[in-house]
Amino acid sequence: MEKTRVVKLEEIRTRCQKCSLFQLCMPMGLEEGDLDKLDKIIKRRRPVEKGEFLYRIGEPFTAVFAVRSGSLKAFTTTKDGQDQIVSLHLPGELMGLDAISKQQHICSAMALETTSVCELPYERLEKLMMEISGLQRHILSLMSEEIQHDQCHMTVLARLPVENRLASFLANLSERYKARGFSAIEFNLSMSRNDIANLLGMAVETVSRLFSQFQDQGLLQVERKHVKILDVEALRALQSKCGGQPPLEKKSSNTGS
Amino acid sequence: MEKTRVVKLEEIRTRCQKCSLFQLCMPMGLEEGDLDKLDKIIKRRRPVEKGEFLYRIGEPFTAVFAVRSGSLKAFTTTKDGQDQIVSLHLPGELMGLDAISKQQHICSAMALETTSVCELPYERLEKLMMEISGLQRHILSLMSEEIQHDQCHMTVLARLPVENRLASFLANLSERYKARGFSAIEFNLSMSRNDIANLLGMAVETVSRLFSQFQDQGLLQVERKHVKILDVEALRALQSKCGGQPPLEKKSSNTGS
DNA sequence: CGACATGTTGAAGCGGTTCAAGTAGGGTGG
DNA sequence: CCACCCTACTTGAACCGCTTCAACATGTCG
Repeated sequence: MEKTRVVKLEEIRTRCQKCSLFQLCMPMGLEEGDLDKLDKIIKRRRPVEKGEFLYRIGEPFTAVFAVRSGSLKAFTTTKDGQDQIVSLHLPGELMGLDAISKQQHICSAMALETTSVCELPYERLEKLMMEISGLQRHILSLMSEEIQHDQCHMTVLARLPVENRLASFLANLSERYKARGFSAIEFNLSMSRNDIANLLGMAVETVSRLFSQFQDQGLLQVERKHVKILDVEALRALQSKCGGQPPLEKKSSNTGS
Repeated sequence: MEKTRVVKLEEIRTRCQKCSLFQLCMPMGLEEGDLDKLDKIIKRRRPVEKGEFLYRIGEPFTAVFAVRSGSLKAFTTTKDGQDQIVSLHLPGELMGLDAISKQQHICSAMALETTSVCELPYERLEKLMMEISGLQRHILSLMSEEIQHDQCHMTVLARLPVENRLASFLANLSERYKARGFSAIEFNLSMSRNDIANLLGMAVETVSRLFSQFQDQGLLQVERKHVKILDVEALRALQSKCGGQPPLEKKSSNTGS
C-alpha cells in the first residue's frame, strides 16, 4: 500500500511553481534554481483524515507543514487535560514553526476534514534558508505574521463581548477565503460549534444563540456549517480590527504606569 | 549633547560578551569572530523614560531592540482607540520582531520605568543571520518562543476565571525574575493595576480585589507595587500551565469536528 | 431503524463589570 | 516644608452578560 503510494508521490511531487497556492505559501521572488532546491526537499504525505493528528503536542519537531487542502485546528492541552484551540489553518498556510525553540511541538494539530499537506523537513529547510536569503526572509515573515495573528486574537479575547468575537471570527474567515480565491460571502465552517466556542473562549450554547441572533438580524444565513453572509458591512462593524491607525500624538498625559 | 553621548557610547558599546544578560539574549554557541560581528552592529540609545515610546504602532520597522534594564509594555491600539496590552518585556528580551512581515510596527512599545535598550538595525541583522547559522537559529527560536508565549496567554484569557489569570501572571513574573537572577518571591510590579487589568482582560477593580483576596488568604503580601509571595505552591496550583503533558492515546472518540 | 453526537432553545444562577464613594501617594507650587 | 491636586488604588453594592443546567431537535453512522 505504501509502495504504490510512494511512486505516485514521486510524480505528484508537485513542483511548487505549479501549485495554485504557491503565491500564498511562498510569495517572494525566488530564483528559478531556488525553487528547484525547495521542490527537492518537499515531501508529500497521504492525506490526513478528519480527526487524525498531523502531530501531537510534545512530539519531536522534525518538519513544518504547508496545508494544501482541507483545514486543521492547532490546540494546546492544559495540565488539567482541557484543550484550548489557538488557531485554524487553511490552505496555503504553514504549521509547526512554533516548535522551533523547544524542538518539540507545543500544539497538537488535528484535521477538521480530509486534509492534504506538504511536509518540509526542518533541518533541510534551515540549511536552505542559509543559502537563499529570500527564503529566510519569507519564513521570518510568516512567523511574524503568526505573532500578529495571535496578538489580534488575544485582543479579541480580552476586550470584546461574545457578539463581536464571533463577528471577528467570521469576518476573518471571509477575508481568508477571499484571499484563496473562494467566495468571501458564502463558505463552509470547517469547525464545529464546539470548536468555535473553544477558540473564542465562550460556551457552545452562546455560539448557537449568536448564530440565531445574527440570522434574525439579517446579518447572515446559517444552516449547520454552511454560512452565507448577507450584510458584510454590519459584520465588519461588529468586528474589531487590531492595529488600527497610529494613535494621534498625545502629550505626556499617558504615563504608562 | 549627542556628540558627547556618541563618544561615550563608543566605549560603552558593551561587547555582548560582557553583558550580564548575554546568556538570555544570545544563548547559543557563537564563535568568537561572530560575537565581534554582532557587537559591531549593536547601537546603544539614551534610556527611554517612563511613559516614553520606544516605537509606535505603524512606524516603519528599522530595528529590533534588546532590553538591558527596566521594562516595557507592548500594546496594540484598536480602531476604536482602545489599547490592548499584549506583552510585558523584561531585561534580556528582544522586542520588535513582530514587525518583520509588514515592515512596520504592529504594536507600540512604552517604557514602564526608565529603561535602557540595545538597538539592532534589522537590515544588518538580517545579513548577519545569513552568515552566522547560529544567529539565524537563535532569532527563529526567539520568535517561536514569542508565539508560544502568546498561545499561552490566549489560553489564559479564553479559559481561566480572573483569579487564575492573576495567579498565572504572578507565577510567570516570578519565574522570569528568577531566570534573571532576581528573587522569585519578592519583586516590584512595573505595571500599574490598570495595565495588569488590561493585559489580563478584566476590570481594574477586580485586580484590586484579587490582590486583597490573595493577601487575606495568606498567598502573598502586596503593598502598591511591591509583591512578596508567601505561598508559592498555592499560587502555582492556581496557575494554568499551557502545554501540559501529551494527551493519553485516545481512540477515535475525538473526531475534531 | 436505533443510538449517539451535534446543535438549538429556554430559564436560572453567578462571576465579574460597572457605578459610586472614599483613601492614599507623589508631585508641584506657594 | 506643607497645602494642594491629581492620579492610582481600594472597597462596597447593584446590575447584567454569559454560563450552566436542562430538555429537546436534528443529523449521522453503524
